[in-house]
Amino acid sequence: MAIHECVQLVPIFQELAEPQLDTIESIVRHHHYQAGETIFSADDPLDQLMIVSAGQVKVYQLAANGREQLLYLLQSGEIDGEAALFENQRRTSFGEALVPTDVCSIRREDFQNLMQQYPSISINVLNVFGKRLTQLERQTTSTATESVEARLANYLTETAASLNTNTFKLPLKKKDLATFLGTTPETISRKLTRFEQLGLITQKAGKVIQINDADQLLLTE
Amino acid sequence: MAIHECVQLVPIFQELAEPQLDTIESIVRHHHYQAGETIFSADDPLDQLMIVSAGQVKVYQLAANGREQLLYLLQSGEIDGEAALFENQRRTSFGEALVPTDVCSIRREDFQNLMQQYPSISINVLNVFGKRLTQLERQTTSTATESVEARLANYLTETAASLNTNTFKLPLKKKDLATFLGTTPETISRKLTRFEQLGLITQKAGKVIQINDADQLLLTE
DNA sequence: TTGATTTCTTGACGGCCGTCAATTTTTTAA
DNA sequence: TTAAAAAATTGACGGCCGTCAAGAAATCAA
Repeated sequence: MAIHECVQLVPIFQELAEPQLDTIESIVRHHHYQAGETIFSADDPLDQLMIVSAGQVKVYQLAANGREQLLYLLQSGEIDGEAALFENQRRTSFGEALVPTDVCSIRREDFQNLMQQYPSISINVLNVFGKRLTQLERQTTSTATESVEARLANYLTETAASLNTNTFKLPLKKKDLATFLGTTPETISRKLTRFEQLGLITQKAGKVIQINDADQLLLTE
Repeated sequence: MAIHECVQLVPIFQELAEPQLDTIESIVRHHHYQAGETIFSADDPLDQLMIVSAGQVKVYQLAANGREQLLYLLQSGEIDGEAALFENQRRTSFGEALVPTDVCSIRREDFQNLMQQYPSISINVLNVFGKRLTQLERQTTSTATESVEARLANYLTETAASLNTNTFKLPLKKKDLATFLGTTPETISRKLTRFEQLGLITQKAGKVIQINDADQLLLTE
């Protein structure tokens, strides 16, 4: 079994050498979760940085009215717990394993020491946060100003682009996709059917979508 | 005139001593903008960190359909240009002075050097980003899942809480408030009238709002 | 495989809120 | 102060999309 199983694949530790990775490994705690299991909940004290070393984690929030919002779908190598950097901060989001998942955690104090010792780590974390901020800004703008149809069209073309193929399997159930896009499963069904009737996409078995005309899809309003 | 006029009040430079502030001052460029003037636009190369030293800056984004979204209302001491930390990143947001405003800018390369030299700076920037992420996460959840009425009620009570008073002047025109909350000026007018009819608030001259029952206001759905 | 459970789809209905337009109020500038 | 411009209010209307419900399809467990 690899010693640095989780630590060595994480982008934020990229520049570090072997002995430093050993140090980190010694203060990291490993956890395993089954699909569907809760990794952290809103009332947990927020005192750890989480690193997803294998699997996928849904991170979502509850609104005042009880509806939930999927914020991130963390992949292997991604981190969560940005607010873990401050004192007296409480978590407002929930984490749930989407598939069997391995997570490493580092206590806030330890991570703060690490950043003091190896400044490259904080620069790397800054990059992660910057990208996440940019993404969230776009998402906020999108949900606040665009129709569900436009948001779904965007999601489909972006997913296709990131996978570099026109035919792909939706990585989420419709219910999760709905809470991500700020809509309902019913509406997603209807919109996909409509896209298909317009010839813009083709729906195949097992959540597989084929995009026929990405340009036209994006013109949907 | 104070030498460190802009640098010394910025939280991210807090721990630094006089000689270090001198260094920073020497690489900072100062700008002044009139109310309504554009500070940066979407196609500007994103190669500077902006520091608002006096005044207020509206930061907003354009959606694909042309509608705009107000993301931040930067106050004195706040920064913008998080993505300035990466290479090859293009700006997607616009900045506009809301009142006469002073801004300092630091070139990306200089700022990266500063962070290398003084690690406390990157820790401070991390704190700023963390808070902004938390705020954006809540905003995304709110616009995606709650009604306009609930969002407006939230905005009013939060503004009152942050100002520590029940009577305050709206810091934005209704049009800007609308693009912040993801709605229209007309709807805001109607909702405020409705709140007043319910006895929850009182509207006074000059955009002044008095909150009569914050608890009941938050129960609005 | 087979039944049980979850997920998805489709229809009907209604409310929230965006749009357009006209009037009133406030702000701005000379 | 006064006229012009900008902002805000109010009404009418309609469409998007959320909700509820029922049936179909897919997934899962044994």
